[in-house]
Amino acid sequence: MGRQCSSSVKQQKLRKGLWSPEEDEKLFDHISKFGVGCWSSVPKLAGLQRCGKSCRLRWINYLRPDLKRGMFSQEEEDLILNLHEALGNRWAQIASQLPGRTDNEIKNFWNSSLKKKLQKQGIDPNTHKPVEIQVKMEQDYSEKQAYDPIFMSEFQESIDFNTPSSYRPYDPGCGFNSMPNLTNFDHHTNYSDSSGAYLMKESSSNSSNPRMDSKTDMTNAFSLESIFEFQFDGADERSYALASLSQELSEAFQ
DNA sequence: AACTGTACCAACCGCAGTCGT
DNA sequence: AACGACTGCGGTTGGTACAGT
Repeated sequence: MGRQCSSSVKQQKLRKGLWSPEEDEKLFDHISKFGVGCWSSVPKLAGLQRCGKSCRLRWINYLRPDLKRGMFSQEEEDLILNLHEALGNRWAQIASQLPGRTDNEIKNFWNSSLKKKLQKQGIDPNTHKPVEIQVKMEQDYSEKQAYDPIFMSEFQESIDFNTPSSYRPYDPGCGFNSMPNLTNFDHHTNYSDSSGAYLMKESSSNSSNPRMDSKTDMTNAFSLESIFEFQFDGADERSYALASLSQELSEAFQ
């Protein structure tokens, strides 16, 4: 479906797979001389049998002079964990906070290393919550759902699964309620002041459109400052809220 | 030495958003 | 408004290296 390496390069035999040193050199020379412009014209101008998309990727992930190569430091690892908890699989957003690292690199590091590390520690890598609490919450929730149709209808009303955002606010103190979509939140919303309100993050696997538009929603409306304000100031309250929710649901069911 | 399983990573693919016409 | 070209993003795949048997 996608317009894979389409357009200007008309059915020319395009190379795929690993880049040779010669190709790298050609691309590097071209970008060094003319800078990053229109990627679709780069292959022709640089004398490469590649599509523009491939050139772009090669430049961004490998040739860019400002890339930091090598192992991730403990600080970087911690930052990735924190950012992933706040942002989910928005690798480009995460990468923008780690100078010299690419989204692809971070994604690979996450999938090959960090994810497993968390799992070993009994933490769900999607939610960053301990697995026991997660399981308990799911059990409680499905039991409550099965036995209490009013609870279910209130819950469904409170959450519009068609909204583009994969983050939905939840206030455990008042039950499920309708809070404004995050994209409408004030730039400086302080989550630690909102009665323990925290974000309930949908797992990307059951979202019909896991890609919230990061450019419009996250960048513009949900600044990094507010994320970190939430991340650090609200962390304890969120854990507390999680435990409260679990307890609340258990009690409600009993 | 040969085979198999696993981890890692570069690159590809498909989709969605943006921009120009 | 509609369309096509282009760009950027996240998920996935395929190749390679390495460890274990």
